[in-house]
Amino acid sequence: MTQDIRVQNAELCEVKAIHENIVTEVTQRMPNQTHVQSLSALFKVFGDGTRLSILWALSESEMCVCDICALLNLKQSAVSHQLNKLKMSRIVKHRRDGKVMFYSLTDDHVRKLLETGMEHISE
Amino acid sequence: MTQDIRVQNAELCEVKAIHENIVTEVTQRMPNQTHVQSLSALFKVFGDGTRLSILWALSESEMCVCDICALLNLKQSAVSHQLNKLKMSRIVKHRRDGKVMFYSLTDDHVRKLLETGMEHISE
DNA sequence: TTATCATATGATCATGTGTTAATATATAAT
DNA sequence: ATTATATATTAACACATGATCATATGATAA
Repeated sequence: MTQDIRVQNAELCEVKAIHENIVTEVTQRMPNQTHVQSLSALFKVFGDGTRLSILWALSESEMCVCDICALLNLKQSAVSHQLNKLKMSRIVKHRRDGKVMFYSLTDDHVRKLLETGMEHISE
Repeated sequence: MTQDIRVQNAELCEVKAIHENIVTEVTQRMPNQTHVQSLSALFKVFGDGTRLSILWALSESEMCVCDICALLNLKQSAVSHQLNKLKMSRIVKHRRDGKVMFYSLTDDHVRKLLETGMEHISE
């Protein structure tokens, strides 16, 4: 089966694999495309300075939109748009208290990702 | 000092912080902007399906461009472009063997980031 | 109700990004 | 030298993205 896919690729592609054994082996260990897509989508959310700052802030404390604006010196609209993206990705959750919306991280995975990334940076 | 920055932000911003104590506290715990920028740049590189697939493949084995093309069914040019970005970000390294270029991960941080991310996805 | 405050949303615009085709380079083989 | 092979590079294009402005919503206060 895996063999068939590789052969098929070789036809579609202008290049044919040189090291068939490696390709075959790695093919078997690759996660399925859905997983790769979800994962890259997750990383993409982290891949913007504004969003990353917001996430870092929220990893320290629950905050309202207003406070995030003041903290990061950003326009309310910009913050709101980014928070919406984070909400869509289920990375942050929110609760309302009167007129104020409080945002916080949905789980600790985010914190761990931030830390792991930071380790890479500061080596 | 931190206080001054906050006040300054409040002036530039159309919104004034509601919870001053939170803003002050989080401000002190925020990493500097350079770090945030580097980190978001790193995540951005991971935030593309093609690059992420390549990275995953390389986390399993050193591979040449040709093999990556066959494995992921991508045009040689597309792979080469993405490998260049990964090279620029110092995430992958390469060695030449005759006409063939072999790519591999520069260090194990990448592997760890992939794993940490995957944990988040598959919960 | 009306006014005000905190936040959300929609449209627009400039900029960034990934893919492709065409071409260039670099190495090896004939 | 010529040819073939593996990879890199350049330019072009379609598309996505983030910030901004204007405006809408939703909740409280007067």
